[in-house]
Amino acid sequence: VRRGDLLDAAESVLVERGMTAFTVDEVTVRANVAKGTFYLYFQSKEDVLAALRDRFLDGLMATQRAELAALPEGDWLGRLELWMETSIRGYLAQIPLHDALFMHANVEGRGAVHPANPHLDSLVEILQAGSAAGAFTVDSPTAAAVLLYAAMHGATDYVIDNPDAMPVDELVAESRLLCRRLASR
Amino acid sequence: VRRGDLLDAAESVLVERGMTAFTVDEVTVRANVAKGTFYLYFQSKEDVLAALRDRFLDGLMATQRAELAALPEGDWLGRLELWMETSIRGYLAQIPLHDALFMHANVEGRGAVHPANPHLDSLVEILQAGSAAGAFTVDSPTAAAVLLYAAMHGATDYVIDNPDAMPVDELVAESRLLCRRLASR
DNA sequence: ACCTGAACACCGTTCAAGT
DNA sequence: ACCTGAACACCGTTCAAGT
Repeated sequence: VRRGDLLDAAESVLVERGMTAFTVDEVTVRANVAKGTFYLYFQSKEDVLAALRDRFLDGLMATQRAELAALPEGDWLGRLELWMETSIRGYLAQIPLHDALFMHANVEGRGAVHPANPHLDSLVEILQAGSAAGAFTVDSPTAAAVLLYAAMHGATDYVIDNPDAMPVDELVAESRLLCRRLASR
Repeated sequence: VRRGDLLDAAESVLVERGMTAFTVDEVTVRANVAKGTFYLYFQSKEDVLAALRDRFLDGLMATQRAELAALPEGDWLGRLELWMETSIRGYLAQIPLHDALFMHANVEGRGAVHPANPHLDSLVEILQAGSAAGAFTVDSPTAAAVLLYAAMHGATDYVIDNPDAMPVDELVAESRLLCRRLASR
């Protein structure tokens, strides 16, 4: 209830003002509560940022699951390509939030590739299942997934920072090529 | 002179105490100067962090250039593989510094893939020259470079965070496989 | 010309008091 | 039980005074 208001206020502050201007004071003012109330619902400033990241990824993955489910049963290459493309486009669809959440990730012990990252896990599953089915030729599905995930995330950050130097479509096309090279022939 | 002392002090604070404990006060105490002296040589706290990043990358690239120069003239695949491997191992050789500098990169407007990044540029050059020579089959050497760079950097961060879940050698082997798939056949 | 360190401004967090 | 907001602690940055 009140927690949801604070989360919404935090997201709007982050999107409109950016990470530098993201203060607990600003969040509570926008949620119409006293500064101290914030600490009844969140342990710290980092805590609310982590909650925002979780909410962002949950939404992205829900969309992604629906799109992946529409593909034919054994189309592993299609799954891999779709995972890459919807991830990139999903991040780019919410640049300000993604930017604030992941680019200036001033959170202790968390890089772009989070230790416990369900989004990464979903890519691992595709690569493991696809390999077992003989669709991919990789030595380590996990290592390949980490590489592809990092490629996706980092390259997306790059495009966000350099929209003129690198069109999204060019990046997506090259990521498709990369995926096709993992396919068994 | 004095600037170098402050840089060294900043690096030792960062490596020994981490980003959270990294305060201008701590740096100046360790360099045996007054707090205000810091601002005679650096514009801000972010400024000294950027200087440390530059120094770190300069050292890595110097080593890398030497190793690459030892390869036969037209061995583009070897160059690509070596670039990936020496980058990963070079980062891992200085985990505490790399970790503090790039993982919790709480710097405005800078992700793992920096807008003006000479390290990335060196990979772009390899891919462009190799493509021109017919060694690689890629649509966009730049996009492929951004993807490979992001894969390398992000996957390295992952290994740093999860040393038990993913051995370095497994990651390097898979990165070699990825490189070989870019080779023309 | 270079250095000092007290002072200022800002912000995350706490807690005694209120309803 | 939940909320308030003044107070505290900490740290980046500045600047008048010193050598």
